[in-house]
Amino acid sequence: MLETVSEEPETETSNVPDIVVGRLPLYLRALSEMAMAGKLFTSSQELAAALGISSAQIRKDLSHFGEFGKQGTGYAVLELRDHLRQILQLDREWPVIVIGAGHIGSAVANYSGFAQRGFRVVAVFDNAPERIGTSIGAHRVKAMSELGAVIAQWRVQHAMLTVPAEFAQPVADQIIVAGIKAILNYAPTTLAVPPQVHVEYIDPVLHLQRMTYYL
Amino acid sequence: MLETVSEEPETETSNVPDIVVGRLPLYLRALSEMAMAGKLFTSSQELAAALGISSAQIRKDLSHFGEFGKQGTGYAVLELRDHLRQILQLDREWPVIVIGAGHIGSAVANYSGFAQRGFRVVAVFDNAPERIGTSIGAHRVKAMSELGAVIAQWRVQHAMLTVPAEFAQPVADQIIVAGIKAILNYAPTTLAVPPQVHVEYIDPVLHLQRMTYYL
DNA sequence: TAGATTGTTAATCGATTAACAATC
DNA sequence: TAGATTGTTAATCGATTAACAATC
Repeated sequence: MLETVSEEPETETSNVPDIVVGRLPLYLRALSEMAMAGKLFTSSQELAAALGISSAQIRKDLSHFGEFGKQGTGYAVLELRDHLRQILQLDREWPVIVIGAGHIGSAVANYSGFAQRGFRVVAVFDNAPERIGTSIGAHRVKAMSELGAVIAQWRVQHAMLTVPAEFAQPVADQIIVAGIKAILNYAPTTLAVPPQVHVEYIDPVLHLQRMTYYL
Repeated sequence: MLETVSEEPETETSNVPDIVVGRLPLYLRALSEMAMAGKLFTSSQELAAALGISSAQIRKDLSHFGEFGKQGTGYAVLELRDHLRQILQLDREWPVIVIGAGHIGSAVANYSGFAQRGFRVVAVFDNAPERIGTSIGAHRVKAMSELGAVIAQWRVQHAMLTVPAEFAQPVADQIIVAGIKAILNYAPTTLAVPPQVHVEYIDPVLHLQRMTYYL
């Protein structure tokens, strides 16, 4: 069977460095703030000052995705914000599930900041019988046995993991099998996952410990 | 007045890169886990596999602080753990305050993971009259006017900031004046602080947004 | 036009990795 | 001894920055 040779095989990974992608949400956050404040234009210098990084880095980062500015004028705030939303695929709402209905899970499920910035918590799960069926804000805690149905219903790809450290790996394995592709892990442990699954970590203690070195 | 010329003037900043210091708590976490599991020895290779980084990097990082291993044998788990605790100044307990008694502040104040790893929440503050005096776990929410007294009493240097984004900067200014030297900021905004103050950030939405790019 | 700021190039800077002698 | 693993060197890799022509 004959096939056209494409210049960018669809299996090739993007050539934008992860570290650059990692800064885009920071730019988006600053631009959203400016937009809310009614600001019409900004510059790489102004963004840099607000974020504590260099203006050259901002211009270089953006140049991976196109030309969004005008010489002498800078960037139109709303326009650049919307470009970043598109690049990050944040021009739509994404469903997220929370696994673990303890202290952290409850706080996370109730945090209004997710909805405001493109993510909607559609369900909270736990495997403790005494928690299943109880209310957490607007959510009723579901049993892990309902995981597959919920993921299928909402086409969920994101999960936040707020279970005790010793359960993080087995639970991660379980939700990956069920179709989750992006895990935000609040448990203080490193996860082993297949290459097509993305993991990010939140461990506040690590941050405190880092700063303590300098005191 | 004659003074001995010291080879390391006390004003000189350490020559260990921040990025290396940032990984030490990760190593400490892995070693503490191994210690709890009763493991006596480990190697840079084993640590690397557990953390998903290279063994060369672990050996290089540790070499900034001394020689902790033995050829052919690796590292004694308890010994290396204790060395890292010393290096990070985690061989003692540090008092921490929480500013903001909302959802996140409450979850943070109740999170047992801090005490287990060297940090004790000694007080929770808020400036809303209806919150002052209410209970959050074992804590009674204090007014911001008591900030100075509490910081002096416990010699607090660490604060976790869990106030709404628009108040983060003014509250940060306030606690810095009161003597805080390390801020863990949960508000989704960048803080401007004097150079002797350290800031680390936690914004779960940024992590979700980063992963969304790759979906 | 004069001033400001972009996008990009090339240089610099710093971090990671491979490799291996030393040695337990 | 043979096998394993360290600490360190040098090479590689990648990220950041300075500088500036282009141009709004």
